[in-house]
Parts: sequence; C-alpha cells; structure tokens
Amino acid sequence: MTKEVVDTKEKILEVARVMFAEKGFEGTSVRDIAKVAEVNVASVNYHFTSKENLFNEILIKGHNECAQGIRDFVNEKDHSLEELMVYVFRYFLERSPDLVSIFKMMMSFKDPEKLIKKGKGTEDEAFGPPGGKLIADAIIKEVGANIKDEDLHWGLKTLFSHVVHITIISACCIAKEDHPYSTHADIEKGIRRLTRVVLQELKMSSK
Amino acid sequence: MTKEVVDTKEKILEVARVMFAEKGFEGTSVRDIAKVAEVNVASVNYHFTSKENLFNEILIKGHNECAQGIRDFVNEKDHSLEELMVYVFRYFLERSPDLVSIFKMMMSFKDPEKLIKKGKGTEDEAFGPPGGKLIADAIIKEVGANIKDEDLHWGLKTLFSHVVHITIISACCIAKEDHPYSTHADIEKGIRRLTRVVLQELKMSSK
DNA sequence: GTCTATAAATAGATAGAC
DNA sequence: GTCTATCTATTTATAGAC
Repeated sequence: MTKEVVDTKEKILEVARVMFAEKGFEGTSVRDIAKVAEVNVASVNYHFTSKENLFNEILIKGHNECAQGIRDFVNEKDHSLEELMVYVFRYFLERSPDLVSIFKMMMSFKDPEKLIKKGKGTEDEAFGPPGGKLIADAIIKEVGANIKDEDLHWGLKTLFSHVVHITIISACCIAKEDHPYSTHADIEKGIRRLTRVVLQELKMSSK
Repeated sequence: MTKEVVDTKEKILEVARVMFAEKGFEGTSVRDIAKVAEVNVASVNYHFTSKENLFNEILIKGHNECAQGIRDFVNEKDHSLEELMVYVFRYFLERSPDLVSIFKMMMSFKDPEKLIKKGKGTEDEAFGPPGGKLIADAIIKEVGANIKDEDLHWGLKTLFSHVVHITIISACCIAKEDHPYSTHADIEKGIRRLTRVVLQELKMSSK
C-alpha cells in the first residue's frame, strides 16, 4: 500500500459518502463518483470490488463512527439528558450525509434483516441510527430505576425520533430557506424544551 | 378515451406509486412498472410523456389527496388536537407510500424550490407533508389566541415531525418486526401522550 | 391506444497493457 | 495501482405497423 493507494481509496470513500446521500444508491453512478473524486473509473471496482460493497462499507463506517462519538461523549463525564440530546443533534448534523444515507436505505429496503446483519460484526448494537441504548440509560438515570418499561420506550422513541427527524430536515431543507425559528440555535432550544417536558412527564408517571 | 385507456393509466399510476416509494425514482425502471402493471412498456411514455412527469403527477396527486383528507376531517366537526393528530397518523399510514415518496424526494433534491413550484397550481399550500396549517389552527384553538409565535412554531414542529417520523418508521420497519410497544395502538397512545404533554407546556407558557 | 422493434445513452464490471 | 478499451446488460424514449 503506497501513499497513492490510501489517497485514492479515501478520496473515493469521501466523495461517494456525500453523493450517495444526495442522490441515493441507484441515483449515483460509479462513473460520476470517479469523476468527482478525480480517480480512474476502474479504481472504484479495484478497491471496493463492487458498487454495493462500497456502499455497505460507507454505511457501516459511518454508523460505527457515530456510535463511538456518542459513547465517547457519554463516558467523558456525567451529562444531563438535555445536554446529551443536544450533543446527539450536533453530532448527527455534522455527519448528516451518513444519517441521511442510513435513513434512505432504511426507507428503501424491504428487508431490514439485511441491514441489521450488515451492521453487526464491529458493533454490538443493532444497525440503525446509533446511540439508542445510551439515551435509554440517560433517561433511567434521570427518572430513576423504577421507571416503567412502557414509559422508557415512549420517552426514548419520542426524543430520539425528534432529534433524528429534525436533523434530517435541517440537513435537507431548512438550511436553504429562511424559516422563522429554524436556526440551529432555535432547534437546540426546541430539543431542550422537549427533553424537559418529556422528563417531567416521565417523573410524574413513575411517582 | 375508451374504458381501456382509463384502466391502463390508472393501473400505471397505482403500481408506480408503490414502486417509486419502495425503490425510489432512479431505482425503479419504466420497464418494471409496465411489467408489474401488466401493460405495454410504450404505454407509460404514451400516457405520461416521460418517467419524470409520471413521478411528478403521482406526488402532486398524493399530496393534494392528503391535504384534502385532513381538511375534510377538520371541517367535519370540532375535533380535539389529540384526535386530529391521531387522525393524521392514521391517514399518513394509509397513504404511507406517498409520504415516503415525498420524504425521499425531499431528501434527494438539493433544490426544494422545484418541489414547491411543482406542488402549486391545485393547492394554496406550499409543497411538503400536507396539513401543517390545519394543525397550527388546532393548536391555537386549544391554547388560545394569545399563544406566542415561538411557542406555536415549537408545538407544531414537535407534534408534526413526530407523527411524520413515526409514520415513516412504522411503514418501513416496525411492521416487519415485533418491537415491544410498537403496535399501531401503542403508537397512537404515544401520539396522544405527546400531544397532551405539549399542550400542557404551551398552556403553561402562554399564561 | 396498443404493440414490436430499435435507437441512443448509460450502467457496472473486467481484461490486459503499463 | 493505474490506465484504456471494451463487454454485457439495462435504461429511457420513440418510430411505425396494426
């Protein structure tokens, strides 16, 4: 592996990640990737065997990086759930091409088993937007261990889906328009507010 | 226009709607649509001029039907916001292929202007998941006219994005697995709960 | 309006020279 | 490892017979 190899492979990964997110798997051709990355067409198949394999490598890499990033934040010190949710939003937003790709893939594949299998191997978590378990733990820490199972699921799903959805919307549309109350600062305020409101409800319910 | 024409055109619309939602625009070929719809390949271009035009017609039709469906429900009688949100969920779920298509399109296109322009003509609302204004009106009715602009935006976005996201997830994944607390009845309970919690927060804030 | 046949472009993948 | 050239398959779209 010479220096050039790493550069070529990395360039392909970097460019393909963005292009797949923008135009989807079928909407992106290997030729276009090679053109934008300024590498030879044949090098894509040389380094990644197939287009599908390139796509899988990008997704798994992105997923693992996300999960690790959130894990690092959690392990860093004792954060509140509010801080964690804002961090997850910022983290997802920074890597929105990955999130968008994963979400698109999830929306397209009829067989999620395939996704789950592909995601395993390097991580214990099932494939899908990463960090779910960490958020659940943070909720338990704030509400108390006697939280009802049903409540935990509701809170986790409500908070998590909100952040995922808002990130996707932010990445895809809002950035291009000037919606009122849609700056990143406003969105973070909204996430904090929802987190507080949900926590309050969960505490009420588990008393 | 003979009877056959209507049947062919309708069959193409019906089949293409589902296939575009499953595999995306680029992932679906006109040939496959014709094969599944059991019509001749050339008839697609005959009736719709181009593949892109067929896609646009499906999206605009789906959007208008959704907006109208929600409008009909609102005009029917005085529903609570909770009832409205559950209705929107059920309505979206019934038409999840359309919702998924619109969302995928939104995620793919760099230029949302195009979408907005295409959506206009038959409807006053801007293109995008429909019904936003009706929900905003319902929030105002419950919280009171003195609701702060910022609060209205937060509540609308929180509730709406939750329902949209949950619908997409339900349509794409949950239906195939057996997640705990993920039946449609559980989801509806979750939507009602979030609606109550958000309303409570908004009422508190506008006092 | 529906069909067959085909044009014209593009896709993924590979062989073989360097 | 990188390149050119090319194979094979598939795509959208259309022309013309019926």
